[in-house]
Amino acid sequence: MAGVKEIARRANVSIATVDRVIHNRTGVSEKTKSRINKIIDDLNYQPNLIARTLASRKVFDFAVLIPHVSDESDYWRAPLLGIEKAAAELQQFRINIHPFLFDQNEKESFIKQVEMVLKLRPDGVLVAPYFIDETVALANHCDATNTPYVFINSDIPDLPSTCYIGPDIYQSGYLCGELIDYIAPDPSKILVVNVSKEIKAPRYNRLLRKEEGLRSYFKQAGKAHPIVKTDIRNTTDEGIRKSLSKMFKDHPDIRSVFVSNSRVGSVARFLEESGRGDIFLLGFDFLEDNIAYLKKGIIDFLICNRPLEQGYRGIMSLYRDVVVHSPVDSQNLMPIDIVTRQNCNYYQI
Amino acid sequence: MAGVKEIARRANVSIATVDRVIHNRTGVSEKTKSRINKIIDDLNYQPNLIARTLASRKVFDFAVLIPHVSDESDYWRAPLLGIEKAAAELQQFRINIHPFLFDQNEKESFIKQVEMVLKLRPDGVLVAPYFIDETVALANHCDATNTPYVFINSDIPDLPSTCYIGPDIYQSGYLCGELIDYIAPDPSKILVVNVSKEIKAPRYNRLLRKEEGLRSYFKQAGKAHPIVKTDIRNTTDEGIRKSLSKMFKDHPDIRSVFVSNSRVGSVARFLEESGRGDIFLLGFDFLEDNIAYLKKGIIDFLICNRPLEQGYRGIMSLYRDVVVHSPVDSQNLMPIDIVTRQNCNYYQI
DNA sequence: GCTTTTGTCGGTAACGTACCCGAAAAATAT
DNA sequence: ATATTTTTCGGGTACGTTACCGACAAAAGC
Repeated sequence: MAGVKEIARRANVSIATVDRVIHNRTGVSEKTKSRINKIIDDLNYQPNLIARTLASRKVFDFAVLIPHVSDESDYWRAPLLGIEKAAAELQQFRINIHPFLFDQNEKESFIKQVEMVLKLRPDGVLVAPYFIDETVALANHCDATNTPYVFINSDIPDLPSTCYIGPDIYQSGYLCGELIDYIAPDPSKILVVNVSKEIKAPRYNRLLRKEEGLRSYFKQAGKAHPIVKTDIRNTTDEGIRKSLSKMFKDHPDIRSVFVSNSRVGSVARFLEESGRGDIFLLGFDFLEDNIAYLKKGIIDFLICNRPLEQGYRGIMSLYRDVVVHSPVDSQNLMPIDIVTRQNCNYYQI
Repeated sequence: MAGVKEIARRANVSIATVDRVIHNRTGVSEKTKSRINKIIDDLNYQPNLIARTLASRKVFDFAVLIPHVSDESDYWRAPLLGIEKAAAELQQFRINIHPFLFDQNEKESFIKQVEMVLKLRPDGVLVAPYFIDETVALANHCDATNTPYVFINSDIPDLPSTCYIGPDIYQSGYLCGELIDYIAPDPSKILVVNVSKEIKAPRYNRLLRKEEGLRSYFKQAGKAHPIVKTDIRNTTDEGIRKSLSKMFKDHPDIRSVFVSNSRVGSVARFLEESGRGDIFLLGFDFLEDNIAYLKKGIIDFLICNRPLEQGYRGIMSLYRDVVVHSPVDSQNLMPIDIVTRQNCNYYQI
């Protein structure tokens, strides 16, 4: 493995000059620069990352902008663990991870955290884009300062982000359509349940994207399952109970229930309490509450996307882009795992 | 972050002396050694891996002892990819991976490769223990020379290996029992199919361990499914066809077929050709042949264990043990993924 | 008494890269 | 012509660790 020393010897210049063209800094004539570049190409020079990290006094700061972990957003426990795992591995490489946690129901808290992020002037940003307009503003700031940013869990495709880490949301809805069709064939009635304080911006809303995917399956397969839906903005168990009671009163022939996010546990609680345990129920995320109902047989399927792995890969993508300068795939689509009562004991988040 | 320099300053010795006690080499009096060790503890000193790798001229050689990839052992393509992925990442750390590929049906070829491995005098060994006695011999050699070794894909529990990377084989058979019971309830007849040239050594044989797991499910659940079985030692498609024809003639009431390894594709071929596509069929491994029949609906479930990930983790475990000296879990059980027609497009090996 | 061995320790050159500082050379101004 | 600026480059030190070489004493052998 040839290094700068060998390049300098061949080019008949000093190491410092080689170093200058490698980092394309000023102070090298065009002539010698091209001469050195040719030698670099010829030797297929790969800088020694070990030596580089040791010599470089640069410290890298990565900002992480995700919801804080609460009862309602228990999902984010796993990505945070993955982020911490990556942080531990990269600590030796002078990488500091700064988490900025916001309330996924409070736009203001997101805006506030964004301000803190910008004040930090990080070398990379990992962000869960819950609030589209505000995330776009952040992204524009990053683009202006040439700071790479990675989206996790859901995407904003038109932005020139470094990459997206997460599931193909549309496809995961589509998969749920297939599963329902598999278990409860034509023409049983399906209830779609969206539980979220804020349900709008159809283009980028995770929940609505999944619903789209679900519906598109039945359209493409030419199936005539009737689909009814309810958007529940009062996200307490009481609010869910109330809303679902009404739905089942209006539609007693519902055979399957699709919950577009991790709140499927609360829906399961309602179904159990109202003696509807035999209804086919599926939803998202490997959370304690959900697993309990999965084991009881109230929930039939959980769709999961390895959230810990997402957090880990998110940080690693930033690292590869910022530090290693190796190309990263702009899409890092996670597998869509089907977790059932049978295999849930062996699932790894 | 304090380093050797700081330790030396506090102990009032040179860094050379500190280095000697860190690597517990000779040449340090007990008194100063304990003094330095105390300071090391107090400071919670963590050696800088970057600097260590740069300064150390040591090159590490890891031997990988797995079956070569063939039509019959297509499974091993993925672990090899994972191993190569790890090799690429660790190349910067002066780690060389040496694959030694053997024929899983030829004990002699395994013995020959073991000899080559021993000649290399590697710093670590990753081995798929297909031949138990011969693997034990290798392990004894390793123990004698203090060379760590990792088992991949299947385990030999009594040996003091560094760790095992792979599924809980017994549990994956148990899971299959649950799945069969779920789809084809009591008391439908089940056929167990073992396809392998060598079927013995019940204690460590993957196939028989899975069969045990399957049977134990029905025993524990108190189900009365009749189970018949066939061991197919002529592993050609023709041999499989012949054996299964006989089984189905003797037992026309078979409702489910469990194939204990990746040869489920060949079984599917037989079922399709003999017009038995409606029989519930499940087996192992995400291989092209199998996926094709999964999509056709001949195979109902494939059980997979992220073989690429296994190879990757195997090498990484060796690295952590040998180079980083960080503790590694003695068991690294992979998740037991259920792959169906619905989610197979999104599976990542 | 001497030499030789053994036990302790310090000094220091690497490892491959980053980057500061100052010098030489070239270009421009006076 | 000289003085001044600008461009171009090399020397050298640092990063934190490894590991070799040798210094110096005390202990052992003659």
